[in-house]
Amino acid sequence: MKFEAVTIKDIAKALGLSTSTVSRALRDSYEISPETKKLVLAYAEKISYRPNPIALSLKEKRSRSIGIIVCEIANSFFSQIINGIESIAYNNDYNVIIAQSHESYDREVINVQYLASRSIDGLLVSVSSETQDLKHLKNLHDRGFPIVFFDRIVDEMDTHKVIVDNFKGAYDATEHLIKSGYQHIANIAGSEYLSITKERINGYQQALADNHMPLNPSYVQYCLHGGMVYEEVENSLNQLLKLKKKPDAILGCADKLTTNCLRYFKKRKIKVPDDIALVGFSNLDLTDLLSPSLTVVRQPAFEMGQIATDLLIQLIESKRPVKDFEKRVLPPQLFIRESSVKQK
Amino acid sequence: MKFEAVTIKDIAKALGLSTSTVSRALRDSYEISPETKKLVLAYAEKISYRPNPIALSLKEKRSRSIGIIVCEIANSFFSQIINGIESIAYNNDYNVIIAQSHESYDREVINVQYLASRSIDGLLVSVSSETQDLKHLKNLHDRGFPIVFFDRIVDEMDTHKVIVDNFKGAYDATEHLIKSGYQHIANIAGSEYLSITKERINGYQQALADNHMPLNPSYVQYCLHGGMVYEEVENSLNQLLKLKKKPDAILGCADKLTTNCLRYFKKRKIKVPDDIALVGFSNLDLTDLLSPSLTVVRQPAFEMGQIATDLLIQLIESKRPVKDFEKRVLPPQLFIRESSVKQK
DNA sequence: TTGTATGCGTTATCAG
DNA sequence: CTGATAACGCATACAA
Repeated sequence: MKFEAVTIKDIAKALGLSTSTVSRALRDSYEISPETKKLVLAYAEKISYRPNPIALSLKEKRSRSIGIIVCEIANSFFSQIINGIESIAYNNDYNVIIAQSHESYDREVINVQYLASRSIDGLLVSVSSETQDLKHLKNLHDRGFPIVFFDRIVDEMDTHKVIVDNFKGAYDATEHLIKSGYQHIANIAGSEYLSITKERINGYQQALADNHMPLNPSYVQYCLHGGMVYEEVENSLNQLLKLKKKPDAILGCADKLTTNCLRYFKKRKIKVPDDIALVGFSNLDLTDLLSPSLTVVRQPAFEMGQIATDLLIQLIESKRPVKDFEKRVLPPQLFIRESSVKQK
Repeated sequence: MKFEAVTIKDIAKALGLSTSTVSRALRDSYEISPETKKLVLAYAEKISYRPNPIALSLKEKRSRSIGIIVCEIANSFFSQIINGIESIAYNNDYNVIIAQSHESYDREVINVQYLASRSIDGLLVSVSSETQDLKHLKNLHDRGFPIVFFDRIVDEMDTHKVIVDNFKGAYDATEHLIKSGYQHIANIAGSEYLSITKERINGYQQALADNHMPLNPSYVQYCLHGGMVYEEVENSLNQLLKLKKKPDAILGCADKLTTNCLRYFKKRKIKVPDDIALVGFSNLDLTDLLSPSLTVVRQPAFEMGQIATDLLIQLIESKRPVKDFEKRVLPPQLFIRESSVKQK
C-alpha cells in the first residue's frame, strides 16, 4: 500500500470541472461563481485535499522554508535561538530546516550546499568554530541568495548580521571580577577563528587596560571546539594552573567552556570561588543549580533568533532595498550572584 | 537582484545539446559518449550546477526528507535522539525537518498536517504530553503514510515503535532506593496521558509490591507538562511534603522533573539526600555537576533515534513487508552514585 | 464564468 | 549515441 495523495485533478474529475476552475475556486478567485466555489470547497474538504507544497515550490520558485546552520542544537544558547527563529518563521508561514555542523567545517559546507540547492529560500548562519574559508557562503551570496548571520558572524560578507554585544559582555564580567578584588584574571576563550571570540577577548583586555592591570598573554587560552570537548578545557586549565603566577579568577567565554571549567574544578576539588573565581557566558536555565557561585553573562538568544529571521524574511521578500545592510547589536546581561566572588 | 539558479536547460543551451542528453550525461548514463559526458560534466562543474531537489521531488513523488515531531529540542534527551536520527538519515541521503510541539496538542496537529502535506516521506513522532486524540496521525497512517513512534508511543496505532524499557528503569531506580533503606518513596510523574508515564509508574509500583511495601496513591503526583513548567513540580512537591507521612525519597520520572525537584529543594534549603533522597530519569550531560547526590536512570537516546530512523527508512523504501511491525525495547541504565543515598 | 494550454526542472519513453 | 515529448501538481495567461 502506497501513500497516494489527492490532487486538484481528482477533484476536477469527480466534479466534472477543469483543473483551472478547481484551482481558482480553491484560491477563492473572484472569477468563479459562488456555487462552483461552494461545490469545490465542500468536496475538497470532504476528501481532505491538501495542496502539494512541492508542486507549488516548483511553480513559484520558492519553498517557503528557511535553513538554519548552527553548530549544535544540544546547546541551550542555540536551542533558544532556534525557538526565536521558529516563532517568527511560523508567523510568516515559513518552514524551518535545521542543520548542525557539529563544529566541523566540512559538515558545514555539505549542509550549506544541500540546503541551498533551492530547497530553501534563505539561510540563517552561525558558522562553525573551524570555519575560515567562506567560499561556500560567498558563492551563494554573490548570486543573490539571502543570507543572514547571527552570533558567529563573518566580516568579509556584506549582509544583515545580528549579534550580541560580546565586547560589553566580556568587559562587564571582567570588570565585575576586578571590582571584587581579583588581580589575575584568565580567559578561557573559544575558537580563535570566531568573531565572538575576538570580541570577547577585546572586551576582557579593555577592561583590564581601563583598570590599569597588566595583560598577560598566557592568561588567554583558546579552545578550538568551544568546549564541546572536555579535554580542550582540561588542557587549557592545566596550562593556566601551572603558571608561576596562577590566576585567581577565570572568565569562561562560552556556555560549554564555563560548565567544563566547573567540571574540572569539581574533579580536582578546587573550590569556587575560594580557590579560584569563575564568571562565564551561559544561557543554561540550570545555572542556579550548577553552582552557588556562578555569575553569568546571559545573551538574549530568543530575541536574536527573532530579529535575524525577521531580517531574512524581509530580504527574501525584498521588502527593503538590498543595499542597506544592518548590523544589529543586542545587549547581554550580567547576572551577578554575590557568592560568585570572595569578598577580599 | 534575485537569486536565479542554473538549470539543466542552461547547460543544454550553452553546449548546444538537448536537455535529455545533459540529464543523461550528468547521471553518467551508458548511452552517452565519453566526450559529451566530459564536456557536460566540466561545464556543470564550472557553473556549479546543482540539481533542483524540488523538481526531483515532484517527479519522483518523494522528497527524501523525513519529519520529526518532538516536544522540545531544548531537552537533552530529545536533542540526543535527534542526533541519532540525523546520523542515520544523513547516511541514507535523507534530509530531516524538525518540528516542536512545545507540549501543545494543537501545535502538534498543525505541525503534523503541515509536514505531512507531502513535503516529507515519513514521520518520526513522540507525542506531546497533552495528546489524547490521535486522528491527525491515524488519518495519515490509514492512508499508508509511514510513521514510526519513539519514546512516547501510542497503543492504538499499528506501526513500528521504539521505546526504552521504562518499567525496568523505574523498577531499578525504586529498588535501589528500597535497598538503601528508604521506606516512603514518592513519585513525581509526567503527564498521565503518556505511555512512558504509565510504564514508569507500573515499574515503581511493582518494585514496591515485590518488596512488600505499601502503595500509597497520594505518593504519586502527575505533572501534565512533564516539568517544563517549574510551578507544576512545585505544586506536586508541596502536596507531597504536607502529607502526614512525608516521603523520605523521590523518584523523578523525567529530565525536567528531576532538575526541577533539585531546584525546589535548593530554594527551600532541603538537603539531598539527608532530608530527602532523589533519584531520577535524566539524560543531561551535566548531572555530575548538578548535585553530588544524583543517581540517574539514563536512556540510550542516540541509539533510539538511530533505530527509529532505520525502521522508518525501511518503511519508506518498503524493504520489509508492511505487516510485521516491530516494537523495539532498549535497556535503560541506572547510574548509581553512592552519595545519592543516606546510609541507613 | 469556465476551459485550454503552458511552464516550473527533471527524468523516462520513445524515436531517430 | 542523441533529441523530442510527456509527465509530476499547480497556477495563470489566454481563449471562449
